[in-house]
Amino acid sequence: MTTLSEVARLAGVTSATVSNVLRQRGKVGEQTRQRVLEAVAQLGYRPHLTARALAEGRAPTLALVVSSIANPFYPEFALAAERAARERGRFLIVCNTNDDPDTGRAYLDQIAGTLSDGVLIMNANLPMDELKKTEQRGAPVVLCMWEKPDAPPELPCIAVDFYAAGATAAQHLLGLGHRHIGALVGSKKSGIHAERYRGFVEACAAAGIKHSLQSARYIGDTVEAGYQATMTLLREEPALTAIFASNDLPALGAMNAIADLGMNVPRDISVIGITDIQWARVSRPALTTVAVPTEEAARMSIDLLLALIEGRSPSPVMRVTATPQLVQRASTAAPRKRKG
Amino acid sequence: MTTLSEVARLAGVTSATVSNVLRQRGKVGEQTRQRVLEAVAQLGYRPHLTARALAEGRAPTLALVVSSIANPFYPEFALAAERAARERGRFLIVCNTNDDPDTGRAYLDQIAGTLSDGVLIMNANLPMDELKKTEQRGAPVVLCMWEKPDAPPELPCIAVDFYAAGATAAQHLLGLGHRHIGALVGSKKSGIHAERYRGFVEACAAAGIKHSLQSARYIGDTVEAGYQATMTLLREEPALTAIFASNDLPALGAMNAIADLGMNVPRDISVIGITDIQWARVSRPALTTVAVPTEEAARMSIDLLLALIEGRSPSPVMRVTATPQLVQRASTAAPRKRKG
DNA sequence: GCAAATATTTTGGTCGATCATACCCATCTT
DNA sequence: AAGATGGGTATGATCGACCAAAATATTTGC
Repeated sequence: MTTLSEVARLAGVTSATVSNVLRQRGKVGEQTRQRVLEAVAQLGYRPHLTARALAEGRAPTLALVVSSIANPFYPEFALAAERAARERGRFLIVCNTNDDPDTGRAYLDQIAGTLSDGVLIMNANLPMDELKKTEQRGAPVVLCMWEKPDAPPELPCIAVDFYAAGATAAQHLLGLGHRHIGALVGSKKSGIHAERYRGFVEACAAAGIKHSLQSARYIGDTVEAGYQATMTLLREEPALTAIFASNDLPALGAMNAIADLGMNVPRDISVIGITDIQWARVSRPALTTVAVPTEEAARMSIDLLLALIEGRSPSPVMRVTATPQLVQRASTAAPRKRKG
Repeated sequence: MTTLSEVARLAGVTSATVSNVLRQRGKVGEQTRQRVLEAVAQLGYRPHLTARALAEGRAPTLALVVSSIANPFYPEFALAAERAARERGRFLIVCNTNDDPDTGRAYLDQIAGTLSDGVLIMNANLPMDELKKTEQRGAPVVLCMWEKPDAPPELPCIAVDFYAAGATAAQHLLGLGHRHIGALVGSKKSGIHAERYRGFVEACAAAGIKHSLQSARYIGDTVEAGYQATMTLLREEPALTAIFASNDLPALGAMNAIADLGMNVPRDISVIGITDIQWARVSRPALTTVAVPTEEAARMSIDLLLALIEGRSPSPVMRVTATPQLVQRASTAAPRKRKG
């Protein structure tokens, strides 16, 4: 490791001057500057980011806490966040909690404010007061992809209008002529999917269709859960012509279940999801879904976090991403005319 | 931010004593210890990881450089690496290069040895001498998932016996009775898929089947490429009864192509991949594949990296993971008896 | 009781950088 | 020619923690 003062010695100046040259701070004579630059090149000097962080009182890193890798959406988001951070000159430390609050807490305790300047929380299953405590210790916290709440948020957050997403999905199905629609609603984290379902239900109601709770299933965010729920749902409600899932993974499971029941998507049953994960494009039939603006959300989160760190933003704020848009693929179609 | 000396002041001792208590170093009287612990609890003190890193001369972080997110395998690996690092008390900085060598170089220059103690390279498309330079600057480098080479490696690496993987895939198809097998071979990064294909070809040869180059296609690592290649391959070689892909993504594309050609997998054509990404389980039919031990590779990589950092391992070493195993799902079956 | 032995705590330097301030020495004023 | 001006460099404190060595307390032995 070559250090500042080694460079300084070679260039015949003090480390302060080298620092000035490198940081473009203060005034440095042109020839001194050249000499320093040469010395830097010759020794292959690289600033020690840890030392710099300590001296500047701020870290070049941001932390992202994600809860799970079961849903491929999280890795997609994580890498989008990495890209956004990088573009802002920051490094991203990924903290995967595996949905365990203790792991999350441990991460927060350890790095927030000591190794990373701020924390981005992505559905990490952490209690709000824990997060507030972190913020109070001086490390800004941003919640991402929070349901757009009615009340002002308690912490800074990037929200997605999932109500609109649910409504859009419903409108699409309704527009195709569906009247009997089953719903697969994610239940794992209390509030996360409620808005999507509410948007769906109210859009149905607006169209004069009363959505029956009979045909809703509260399930986990997995392909398997979607599969199982669809199996029983279609047995109990044979009149259904479409299935709305509040997430793509269960939607994919629904498609598999329908196929295994000897039916065809979308001829017999239409399926629509929400999120637009990569798989949605590849599945057969390709899944119609309402796309969440992942890249944008990641970018906005990072920007908000930086704004908070630099004191350019008040703390509890909410920024809302662009509204989720329908991505029409092959899993939805008009309902088949039933004979009799 | 509460610091060591604030705790010390409250406890009526010096910071060194507090440090001793916390690090269990040196002897500290029992009552002093209690007083210090109380002060720590009262102030909610957390050690400043950046300061500690500087003082100790080592960072609590490791960097993972991945090339791309196009293939969902990378995120899967990244999160496995995160978990392994965490278990060893390290944080993971994810560096996504988007396959751009310059981005990779910039990452290496900036963090290797200054913010992270070592670097894990995952197919980052970086020239070997660049990596060696990084190592010489004092930051150990580990290459992961390298093809198991014949020659001793130039840098420490974790290798997977992809030759065996290719052979296993071939043997599976041969055992089912296939004699005309097409091959989709990843070509993007020179060596990466060659071994898999070699294993496949030689296993065919060992069974007395000469694999024709006619029925091989060198393609990119995407679903789309697999789709396109399969379309033309089946047109030009209608006698094929199975397709071997050196990667799961093209295998998935192949299945889609076969379906679009009005044929059935596995009845008309069997498909097998290599890797066992999450999608393989979910696709319809579920993809038969040869599973690479991702978790193990991640864990071994992290362990090797730590061993190098702590000087417990010589530099150019190679460790080989468990041999990839066949995961039989629904995309392979005996070839249909052809009439005539 | 007192020196020696042992236990506990403090001192002070260090890691590699940043930054405010002090200082030096030309050049420009008047 | 003395003083003002200001560009160019150096000094030294600082960030928060670690650690070896020195200093001080407390025991122990006789």
